[in-house]
Amino acid sequence: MFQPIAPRESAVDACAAALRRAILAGELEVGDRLPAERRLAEAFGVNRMTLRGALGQLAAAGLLDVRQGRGHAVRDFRHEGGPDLLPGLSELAATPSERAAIVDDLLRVRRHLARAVLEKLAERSRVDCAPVRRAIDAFAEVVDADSAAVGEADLAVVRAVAGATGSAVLQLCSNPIERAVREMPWLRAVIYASPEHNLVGWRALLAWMEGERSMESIDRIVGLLASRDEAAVARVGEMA
Amino acid sequence: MFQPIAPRESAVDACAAALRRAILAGELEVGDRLPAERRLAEAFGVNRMTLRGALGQLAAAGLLDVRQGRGHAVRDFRHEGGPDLLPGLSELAATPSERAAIVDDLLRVRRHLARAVLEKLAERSRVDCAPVRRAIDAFAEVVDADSAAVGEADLAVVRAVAGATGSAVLQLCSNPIERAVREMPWLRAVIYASPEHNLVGWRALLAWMEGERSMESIDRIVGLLASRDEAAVARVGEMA
DNA sequence: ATGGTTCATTGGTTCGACCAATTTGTCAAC
DNA sequence: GTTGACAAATTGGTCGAACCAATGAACCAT
Repeated sequence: MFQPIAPRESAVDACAAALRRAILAGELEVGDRLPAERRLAEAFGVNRMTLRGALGQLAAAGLLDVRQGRGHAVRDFRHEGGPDLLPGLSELAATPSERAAIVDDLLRVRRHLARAVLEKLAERSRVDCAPVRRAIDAFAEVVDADSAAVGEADLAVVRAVAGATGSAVLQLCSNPIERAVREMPWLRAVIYASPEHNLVGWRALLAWMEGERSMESIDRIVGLLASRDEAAVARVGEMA
Repeated sequence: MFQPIAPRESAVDACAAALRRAILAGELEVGDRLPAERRLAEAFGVNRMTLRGALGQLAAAGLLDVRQGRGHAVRDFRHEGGPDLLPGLSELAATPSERAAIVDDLLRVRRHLARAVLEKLAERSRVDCAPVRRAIDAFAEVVDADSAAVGEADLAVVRAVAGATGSAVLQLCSNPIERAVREMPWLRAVIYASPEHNLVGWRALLAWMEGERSMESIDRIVGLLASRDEAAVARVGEMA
């Protein structure tokens, strides 16, 4: 019924968001130098230390090239940025077709990553399916609840499947993708439009995991995911 | 002959690296609360503002859950972290077999991401191959130079291919993977052990891009990548 | 043209202070 | 015993000012 309230955004995060948006929107050309910290802090109406927190975040994300005595230079986020930029980028997408293109590509990556996970599972002789089964059962419990609960349960399933590979690499690579998917509210709405449909997909995957996990049958599972994603992309196109 | 010297690591980055290492090494349990900022700053021998810069980076990366009045809690990096953690994680891998496993999985993800890129290229009716051709020609020029130049030219080719898709999503998703690969010195050495072998792979890809780009032929190109990666993994295993 | 010097600019770090959210302890009221 | 109100301690968030250190441009002597 009640959900934890989100803590107010700090001044540091607000400054970081403003700068990030300006970079993603192309208002700052690649190679451009930001105003000096003292001036920029004054422009934002915050202390220089507060602004430095924001600049530090962008620099750590690879969006800024900062060197003492020279200033902060804008780097090419298409070369240095990660998928965590996609939510912000999608908010700048004006037309539904642009959004649909983003969704199409993001789900495509997600699907191919899933293929990597399945391939890894197929190579392993023994796989612990119990956590996955538990997560899917929990998903079935909340299939009629609000979309927030559905999304949470779905994420738990994804994590369980990734964890079943026993590979930290596959988990770490899928985390930013999953987070990007879930930080786009309209995409989440589309993906969980009919949770019971997601459930049958999960059950098919579980059956595959508990079976012989042959390489040849991977295509069939991925095909299921592809049709699911295709429907989601179509729904985004209809949102207009 | 001469290469630009790397700027000295700042105190903020040093603190961030120390904290990150402690988290990755499991010295801090998930849910544990870090010492208060004032105490931690004293322990590191830096000012509280400096330490806050480091904590802000880790929090922005999702490794810490920070709330006013409560402190900094360690989150599960397997659930929240990204592929940018892999270099640090690989340095903690003691045995060669552990490293080989990381390489195997990382190159697997990279390969499947490449498949996504090829699939996207195959769907596009017209693809601008000129930048890719230029990048590959530049790669051929430095094939006998030092490994740093080879790596740089190789990255340029990867970026050109990703850029040819016209999809920001595919670029952003591949960036962290490529960066992770290149931030592991021993992995870089293995990948560019015989640059002329990489070159023939690139030329095959270019020929495919300039051809009809059929979906069926994607398997052949990915197969080339798979054999290339398999050799790299074998080399890592031999490093002992 | 070359190399050295000076100097303004800019980021990096430090210190001290205060504000704000959270937790904990205390105690009165029921 | 439970509840609620309240105060105190703890902790992160912000601020202001000062100084250190790297950079680059201007200038000058050779």
